[in-house]
Amino acid sequence: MNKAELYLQIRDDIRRRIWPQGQPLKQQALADYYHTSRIPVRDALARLAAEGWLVSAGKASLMIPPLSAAEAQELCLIRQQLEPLALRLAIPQLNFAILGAAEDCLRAAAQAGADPLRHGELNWQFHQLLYQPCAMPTLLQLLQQLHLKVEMYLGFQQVSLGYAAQSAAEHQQLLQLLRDDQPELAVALLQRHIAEAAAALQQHLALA
Amino acid sequence: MNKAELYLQIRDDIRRRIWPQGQPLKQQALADYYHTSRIPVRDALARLAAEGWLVSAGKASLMIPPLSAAEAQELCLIRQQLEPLALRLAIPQLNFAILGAAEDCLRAAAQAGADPLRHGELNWQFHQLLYQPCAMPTLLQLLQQLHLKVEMYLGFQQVSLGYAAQSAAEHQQLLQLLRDDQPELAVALLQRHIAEAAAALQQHLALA
DNA sequence: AATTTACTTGGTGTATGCAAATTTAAAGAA
DNA sequence: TTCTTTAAATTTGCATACACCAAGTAAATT
Repeated sequence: MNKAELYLQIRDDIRRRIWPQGQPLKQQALADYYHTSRIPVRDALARLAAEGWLVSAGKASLMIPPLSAAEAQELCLIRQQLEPLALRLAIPQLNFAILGAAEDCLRAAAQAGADPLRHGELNWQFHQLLYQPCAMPTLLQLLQQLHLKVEMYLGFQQVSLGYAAQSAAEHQQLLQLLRDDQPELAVALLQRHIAEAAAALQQHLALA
Repeated sequence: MNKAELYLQIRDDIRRRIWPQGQPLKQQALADYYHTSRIPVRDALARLAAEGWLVSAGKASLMIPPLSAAEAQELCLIRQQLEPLALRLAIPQLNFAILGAAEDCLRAAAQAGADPLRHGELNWQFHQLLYQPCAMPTLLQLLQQLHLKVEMYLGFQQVSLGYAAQSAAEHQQLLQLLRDDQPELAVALLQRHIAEAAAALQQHLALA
């Protein structure tokens, strides 16, 4: 397993809650677990820390941060500012091929079953397909990081299947508005969609 | 020089254009230059790449990216979305102590002379002081990264002293509106301020 | 008995060496 | 000349080894 794969593997394992939350991660323990040495583990941990998946624990070590409703709110607020912008800029470049691919995404998500990681990936893929034509790689990369972290907050519970159904319905609606060439309504719906996701997340974290 | 200092040093040296742009950076060369070994250099380069200060050059090495008007535009657009939000959320928590500290910043910037790095730091410190009370660490960190990168685009030229003067005047105006408790006008001015900075940057990059 | 000090232990940062991979240069063929 | 191919040299990635720092523990002195 090379460095990039190790990074992805550890990130997914954090999302899968394989490593304990709130206590220092030992480089040697990870190195043993993944059958490599400390150096690539160190690299991966440093990158994860830079992206916010890990936070400082004491003076030198890193840990998985405890879930923070405040940070979740921040992430959602940032998404609310940026995603409508991305969509607005992308809409003039959208075509039916893209909309079709997005619809395939939705179908795949509907058939994906209960795997939350897979579901989260498809969710981002759907959004990304619609934003991609804005041709802003930095923005898109930032949005992907935000999505990944928000999904970590959503976590396994998937916020009660009720929200998943509503989310899927709104995705369909969004596609329909785009097919019908109603950009303003589509952007407005997206704004509502993200705000609702934020509210569901807040509610979920308040309970937990 | 430890790892964190080395990271800051290399980042500033990139901003100072000490290392050649558009060709691979050699780890050993940097290690020799900074009197350390390749490992901390590797760490610093990886972090800089993750933050967008370096991009992949070929298959394995990294380089300082050539200036891209498109990326500058992206960064400015993102700032335009996020900074007004930060200010709006911060305004209710603002007090005269903070406004005073911000004013000190402006004075220091006026007396700072021609050092563009120092000037850029003070510029961000001014904005940060006003945004800080929104109590959103993730957002603030993101904004700082955006500022740093935009400043790299501004570069040494400082976009002809004309813009610096206009910028300083708008900063003063902004403080006045905040002192007078006119939040809507202040946010609107900030929006205009960032948009103008973006326009100046575009103009500058179009010439270069 | 309490406090301070020295030592042991556990963990990360850094240096060096080696193997693999990438880049560069050269040589040969079209 | 120009494009391929191949080989040499450079450069990176990884493993091992060492150094340093911090925390915890035991022992000694007050």
